[in-house]
Amino acid sequence: MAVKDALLALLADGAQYGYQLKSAFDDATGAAWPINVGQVYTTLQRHERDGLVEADGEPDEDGRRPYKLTAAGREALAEWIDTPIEQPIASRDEVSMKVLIAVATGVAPAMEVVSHQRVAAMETLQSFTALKRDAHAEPLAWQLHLDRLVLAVESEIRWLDLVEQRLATVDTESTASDAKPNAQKNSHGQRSAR
Amino acid sequence: MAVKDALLALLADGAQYGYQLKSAFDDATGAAWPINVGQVYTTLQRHERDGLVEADGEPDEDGRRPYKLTAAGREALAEWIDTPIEQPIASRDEVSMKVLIAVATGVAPAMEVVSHQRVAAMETLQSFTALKRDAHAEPLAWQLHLDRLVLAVESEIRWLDLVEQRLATVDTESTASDAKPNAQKNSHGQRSAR
DNA sequence: ACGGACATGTAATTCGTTACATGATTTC
DNA sequence: GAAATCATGTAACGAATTACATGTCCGT
Repeated sequence: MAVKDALLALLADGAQYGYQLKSAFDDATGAAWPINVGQVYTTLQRHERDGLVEADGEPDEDGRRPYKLTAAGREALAEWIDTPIEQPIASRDEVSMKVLIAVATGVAPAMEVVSHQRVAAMETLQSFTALKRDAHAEPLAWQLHLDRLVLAVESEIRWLDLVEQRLATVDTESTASDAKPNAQKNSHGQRSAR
Repeated sequence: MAVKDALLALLADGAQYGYQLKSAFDDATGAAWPINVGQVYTTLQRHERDGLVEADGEPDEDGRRPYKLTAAGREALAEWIDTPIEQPIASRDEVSMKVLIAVATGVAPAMEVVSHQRVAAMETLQSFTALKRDAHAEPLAWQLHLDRLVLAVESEIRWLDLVEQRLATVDTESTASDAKPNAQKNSHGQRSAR
């Protein structure tokens, strides 16, 4: 739900046919997100199907098939540009999901899952930082992308720290009253079979 | 690529049939990620196809169809648990993509896109913070989920700030030497037709 | 008698992604 | 003449999502 719109923008910006759109995309994003050319063509077809884009008939003498935006396409592009992207409250994050599942079930000690993930995230952070250090000659887009990655991983680490704290407090609280922190909540299933 | 594994974990933890897995998932995650029951069944089918899960024959007298993990399923689960989730360097972020496309093309003033997005992110942050404030009675999973969302939005805002800075410096630098900061790079297409 | 929770599924769509197949032109 | 780049596409898959269809059981 994004490459789609990027292609509209690149079309509006002067690119015309599939292969060209692919390299325009690489240039614009500093090749941050490798994209398969095939995807460009399928996306273009879908856009054509949806009336956002049109190619007049057959490929030209050079074997190229130039597309252009339709009015609807320009409208869709304008809407993408104007409408900020919102973080949905139900936003799916794999790390959160894994941690929450670990906390809720008995399949593994939640604390271990968290600390494993934390170690991995720290390593990732270091590798990204190293890349940033040597990226002064790289295109701006690539540098910005690296900045985004660093900030994202940092926020993941912060969250993992926070989870560790919360888990620690929950544990110490419950050892004073309840003895089974990680056991099944018994809130699902086991409802009077028959 | 996550609900999939979560279901394996819930199966290992005692849940057995589709509907039960659905509510176990809701409980475990504090209903942070609403999931359609249909998805549980289709996922279960795929798992069965892949030999990770098996149901003996037909539904029981109560119309239920209890599944259990196979050896391969337990292995897949163990691998999911042990292997930390890595942030791929090519990780696709819609906000980054939109901003980078705006910077690279002439479809819209990049600064405006950034500040629009920033306003939206600030609003989202406020709404999430408000939810957190009133969430003391909510399940731990839900609170942790909110924490994750807040940290994620904060890191988005930090990145947008950074982009604004970078864009400002690039602009002032280029006004001293080059006059066209936002124009097409001419690195794609226009390669000697014929 | 009705609604809601319990329980199972199918069909269809979307977007992203990969692997494959084909051929012309350019460059070394 | 071989390899890289340019250029087009198809087939198929994965995962998430939505909408729909069906039926039981329980409580009020």
